[in-house]
Amino acid sequence: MKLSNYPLRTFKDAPSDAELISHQLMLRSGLIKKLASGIFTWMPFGLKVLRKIEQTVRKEMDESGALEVLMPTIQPSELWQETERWEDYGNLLLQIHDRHDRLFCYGPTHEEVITDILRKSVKSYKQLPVNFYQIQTKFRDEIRPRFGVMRAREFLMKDAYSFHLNQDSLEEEYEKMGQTYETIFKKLELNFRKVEATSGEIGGSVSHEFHVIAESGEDEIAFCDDENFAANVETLDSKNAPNGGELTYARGIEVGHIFQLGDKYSKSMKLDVLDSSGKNVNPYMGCYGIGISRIVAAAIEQNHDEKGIIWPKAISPFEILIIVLNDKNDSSVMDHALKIYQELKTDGVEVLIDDRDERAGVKFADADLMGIPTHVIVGKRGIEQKKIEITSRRTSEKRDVKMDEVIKHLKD
RNA sequence: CGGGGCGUGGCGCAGCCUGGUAGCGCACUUGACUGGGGGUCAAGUGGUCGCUGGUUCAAAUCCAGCCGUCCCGACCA
Repeated sequence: MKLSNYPLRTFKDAPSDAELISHQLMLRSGLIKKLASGIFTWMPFGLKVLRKIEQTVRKEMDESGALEVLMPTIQPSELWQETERWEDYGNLLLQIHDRHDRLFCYGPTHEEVITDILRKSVKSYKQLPVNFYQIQTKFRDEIRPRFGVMRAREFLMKDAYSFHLNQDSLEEEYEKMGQTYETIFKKLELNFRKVEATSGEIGGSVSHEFHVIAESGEDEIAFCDDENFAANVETLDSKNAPNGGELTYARGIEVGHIFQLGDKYSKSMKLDVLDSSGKNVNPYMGCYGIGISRIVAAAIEQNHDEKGIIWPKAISPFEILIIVLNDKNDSSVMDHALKIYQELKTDGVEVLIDDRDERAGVKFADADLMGIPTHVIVGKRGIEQKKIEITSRRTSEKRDVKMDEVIKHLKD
């Protein structure tokens, strides 16, 4: 992509209503635009990041054997009456009336819908276990939205729901999902911890959260790496780890949560299947969430400096940024830059070229703000010496390489 | 929902107390010079001062109500 074709620009000043550094940087670099409190548009570069996270999650979920579906965002209130969650959720539900005055809500989660699907289509134990997931926009009318996409009302979430004949099968899938989450957050290059947690409104008994470690996190977690123990402090009633080990405390951003729900939903919604002895049983259920859009903010909280964002390679909107400098009076500079750009594109590299008519300072400042991992600097000065500079956004490490060896170096 | 801010060109702010021509920085447009870390000079574009009502000869400014938005607390990926 050519920056000269991109009409948006960056900002030196963040809007005064942005408090968190990730929120400020997302607005300054034009990743998102606020429409209303807790409701954001994902602009082109922000959307690229979102899609990368989504793809990573999708790939690992598919790998785990889960099946992707897409459920409706709008849900009839009657389903929620069955589980008595219409009252429990209360004002968190964004309520909608259709033209016939039938009451709906914009889905904040989908236990009821998926359970309804199962009771209409699954009758035999032979159809279990099964795990359905979706990546979808949710709406929760939060009491207080804050910190940009970190706690938005409208947000993108991966939610998965598994159904099992018995507790053993549920526990097996729960473990598998835990492993899948570990893989996902490692691939996203996040510093995270899996912790014991409470279950909240969703219900059920066992649950674990996945927290990205960050000063700005809304939760406090405690862990003891020696004992391989970690928990949300909400769940702790002791100052020590189970075997007496010393706890380390940190703040965390909850980006994933897995639950064993048991038969709460299958019972209240009368989902039953025949087991091998011909007896009706209520399946056991698990649910597994990942806050896709929240991860964008969490990743920035963990990867930035005073100049801007420093994207992990796995989620950067582009792999390489070519910065063209001082090309006004020497068309060979742009020619060389475009040649590199084309070759990279042909090789399937996601490359952005700053071919705008801007001064060096502006381009460097924007490059640092946008945080693409690798910068390739093509300028008059280098071209005259048949050299091109490659720098790392994260380490600032610079190396001059011969002009005709650039592609080779970039592929290493 | 309780407590506290804030609403003035796209962004950051001043002006309000003490009513009388709407201002600054950034950004944007044009030109010249410049050209490897947000450059200089010159000339410009852009604002029903959140909304409604009230007071007044006159309201961004005073009063009332409403709306929006942010922060602190109770809830959540």
